[in-house]
Amino acid sequence: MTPRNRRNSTRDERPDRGIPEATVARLPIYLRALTALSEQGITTSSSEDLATSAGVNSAKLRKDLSYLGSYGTRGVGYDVDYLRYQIAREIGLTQDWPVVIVGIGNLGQALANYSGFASRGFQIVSLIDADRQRVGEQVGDLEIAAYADLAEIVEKHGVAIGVIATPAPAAQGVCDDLVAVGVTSILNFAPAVLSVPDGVDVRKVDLSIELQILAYHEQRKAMSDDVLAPPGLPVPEPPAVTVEVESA
Amino acid sequence: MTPRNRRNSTRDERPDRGIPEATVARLPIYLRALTALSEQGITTSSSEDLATSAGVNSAKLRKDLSYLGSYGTRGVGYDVDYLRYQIAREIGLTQDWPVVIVGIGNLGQALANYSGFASRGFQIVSLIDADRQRVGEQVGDLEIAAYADLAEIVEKHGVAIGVIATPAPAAQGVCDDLVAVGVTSILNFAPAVLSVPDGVDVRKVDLSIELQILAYHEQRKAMSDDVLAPPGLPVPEPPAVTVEVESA
DNA sequence: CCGATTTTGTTCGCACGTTCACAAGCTCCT
DNA sequence: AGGAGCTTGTGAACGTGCGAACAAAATCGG
Repeated sequence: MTPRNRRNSTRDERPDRGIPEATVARLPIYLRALTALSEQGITTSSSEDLATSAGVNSAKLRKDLSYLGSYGTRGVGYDVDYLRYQIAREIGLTQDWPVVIVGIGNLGQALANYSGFASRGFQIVSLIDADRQRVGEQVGDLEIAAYADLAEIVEKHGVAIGVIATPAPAAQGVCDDLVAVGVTSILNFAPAVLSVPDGVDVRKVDLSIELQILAYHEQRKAMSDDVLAPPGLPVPEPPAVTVEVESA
Repeated sequence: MTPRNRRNSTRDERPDRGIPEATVARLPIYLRALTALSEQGITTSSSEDLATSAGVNSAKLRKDLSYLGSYGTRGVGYDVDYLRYQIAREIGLTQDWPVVIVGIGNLGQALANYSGFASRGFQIVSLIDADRQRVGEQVGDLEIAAYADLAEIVEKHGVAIGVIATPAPAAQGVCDDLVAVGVTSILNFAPAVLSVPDGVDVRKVDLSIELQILAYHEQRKAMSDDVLAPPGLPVPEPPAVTVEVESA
C-alpha cells in the first residue's frame, strides 16, 4: 500500500535528511498561509491556491512540500490542518523555544513587545542589557536583567536561541558570551559581521541593508527614464596611482 | 595609460547592466566593511582582508566587485575610499532617499528612532498612522501624520520608498495605497504576503520567520544526539481519507 | 632594466535552485 | 464498473551562484 517503506538504512530513517536551505526558508511562509486558511474555516487547499496565498509558484510549493513527505492527496489537494501540523513538526514548533534578547534599546524593546513571537512558538524568557541603570526596568511582561546573570538565565531556561539587538560594536562580544554559555543559534540585528565556531548558526537581519537593496533597484528604474548622471557627492581621488613620469 | 577606455558602445555605456541579485545584496556589506576600515585610517585593502571583514570568501568578493568595474590595482589591492565611493554610487547612495514609515506601533517607533538609516543615506521624512488619536504625537524628531495626508506627503518629498510596519491585516491595503500615490519600493515588516503591480519592488523582513529557520536547525542539532521523538502537541486527524470499507 | 612577488580579474567546473511538463493516483459521474 | 477530469509528486532542462585555480598586471629589489 504505502511506497514509503524504504526503512533500509542504519536506523530510523525518515524522509527527513537534507531539506534544501531555500525550502526551509519558505516553510514558515507556508505555515502562515495555512494558518490563515484554517482561520477562514477552509479545510482543504490545492497547491495552486496555497501557492497564491504564499506568493510563490505552485510547482515550487509542491516540490518544497515533497521534501517533507507525501502529505497531499492527488485530485484533491492538501488537508490544511494536517499539513500545518506536519510543517510545524518539521520546523520544530511542536515545542516552545525559550529565547533571550540581549540589548534593550529601541529595537530590543520593540522585539520584546512583539506579539508575533509568542504566537509562533517562541517565548521570550529574559531581556538582558549591559546598562546597570536599566536593570529592573519593566518592559512588557519582563524586567530587564543584568548582563552578569546571562549564564544563569540561559542555563535555567535551557535557552538555545539568542537575539542580539545591541549597537554594532558590542555585538561580537555579546555573541562570544552567548556561545560560551551554550547558545547555539543567534539572530543578529546589529549591523556587524559575527564570527562563530562551527555548530553555531547565525542569521542576520539588517534593516538598512534592505533599504539599500531597494535603493539600488529604485535608482535603476530612474535611470531608464532620466539622464544617466545623478548629481551629488564629491568624487574621491582616483586610486592615486604611482605615476611613472615618462619623458616625452 | 588607463585601460578603462572601453567607451565604445552606442552611448555612455558603463559596465553597469545586470549586476546579479546575490551580488547586490552583498554590496551594502562591503560598504559597511569599507567604512569601518576607513574610520580606522586604513587607506588600502586587499581582497583577502576586505573579504574577512565582510565575512565572505575572497574569490566571491573579487567577482562581486568586478561587476562594478576594475577598481582595484593588481599587486596592491583596493583603495578604500575610492572603492567605497564606487559602491555607494552603484547602490545609489550618492543621493539621500526620503522614506515614509506607515504604522507607528512598537516596531514603527523603533524604526523611526533607529539612527542607522540616516547614516546610510535614508532620511525618514514622515511617520504615518491610521489611528487618529495618535496624530500629532511626537516620535523622535517627527510628529505622527494622518493617514489621509499620505498622498500629499509622498508627493511633497518625492518619496519613492515606503516602509510598512502595520499589523498584518492592514498591510495589503496600505501597500495598495502607497503604490497608488507613486511609491515604487516597499519594505514590509508585516507578516503578510504583499501583491504589487509590475515595476514595484517589495522586500520583506519577517522577524519570526528568521527564528523559525533557526529553530529548524536547532531541532536538527538536538536530533543528532537525542532520541528522535520530541513530545508535544496533539497530532490532528490524518488526511481523513474516504475509506473504502473492505470486507476482511 | 629584468625577474620575483603580490594581488586582481576571470575562466571553468560543480552544486543548488527554479520551472516546465507529465505520469501516477484520486474522485466523481455515468 | 469504467472513463473523464483534477491535482499531486517528480524527472529533466535550465539558469544562477559559488569556489578553485590561473593568467594578467602591477610593485619591488637587484
